[in-house]
Amino acid sequence: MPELPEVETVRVQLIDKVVGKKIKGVEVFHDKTVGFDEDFEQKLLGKIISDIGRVGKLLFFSFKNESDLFMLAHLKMTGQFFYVSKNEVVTGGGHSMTENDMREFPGRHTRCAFYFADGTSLYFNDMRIFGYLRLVDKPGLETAKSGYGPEPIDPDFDIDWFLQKLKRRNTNIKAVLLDQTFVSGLGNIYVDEALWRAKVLPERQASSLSKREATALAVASKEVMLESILKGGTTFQSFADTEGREGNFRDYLKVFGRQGQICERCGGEIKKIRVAGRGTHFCSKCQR
DNA sequence: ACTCTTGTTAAAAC
DNA sequence: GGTTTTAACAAGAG
Repeated sequence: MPELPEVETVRVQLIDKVVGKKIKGVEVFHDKTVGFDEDFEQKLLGKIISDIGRVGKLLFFSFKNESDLFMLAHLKMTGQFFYVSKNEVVTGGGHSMTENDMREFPGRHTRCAFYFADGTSLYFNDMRIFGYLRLVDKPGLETAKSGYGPEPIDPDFDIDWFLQKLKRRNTNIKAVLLDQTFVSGLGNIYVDEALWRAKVLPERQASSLSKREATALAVASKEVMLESILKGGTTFQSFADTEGREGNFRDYLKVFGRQGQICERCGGEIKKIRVAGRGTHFCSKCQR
């Protein structure tokens, strides 16, 4: 389940692997993935990838000498980009891949393939078909980007603004942190982790947080995501990087998936409940 | 057969 | 208009 750290991991790897490459062929295996754009392949033929940006969990590809064409890419829950270098025998290694996927690309869940002029290729796999690839013009890119709030990892993230906004939100803090139009990048895993670090219960009303708690939460959100990026993200059920490897931050999770275990900070029991419609993990003793 | 998993969004309620 | 809640989406794991 890719959140900001996982998407950033993919972005950095993709930049290293496909920027500067010319698209020689495109194959769409599932129309919904490309928004039923019948010209998807044709629009990309001959284009050279010049950069890959990110806002929140959304990636956007730019192309050389094309100021009005961009490809948005959202992994949603099970989207994965796999890069295959030429002549490489793909045996795969990610535990999330089915045996079919491990044997060859394209595999059962491959929704789109990009073939480059140098013989390498990039596959977009997405088991549940929630993810998408979309071609947009410059205004379309701006519209997409405008829907995202600031990222806690941004050096310019304004904690005072964060404090003031929280006071006006009339729902639980978990739902607020999951709202990408408010702050972007956090998903179910990192929200639970940030709340644990800040010692705040997920069901607390956002407006009830003290200045100290809200500040701790902003700092915790930033730190947990930055630390995860350094570990290549978290693999819980399905995340894999561009080579099919898992992320290594899973070992550093303090509450997510640890229901029934003991909190390493206070010895309390980690519980799992449902908040904001999501499985929610927290320490029943040291989070308040 | 049934429940659970989650990022985003549409729709409806307020 | 902004906020909030809920369901829907899809497919697999258990």
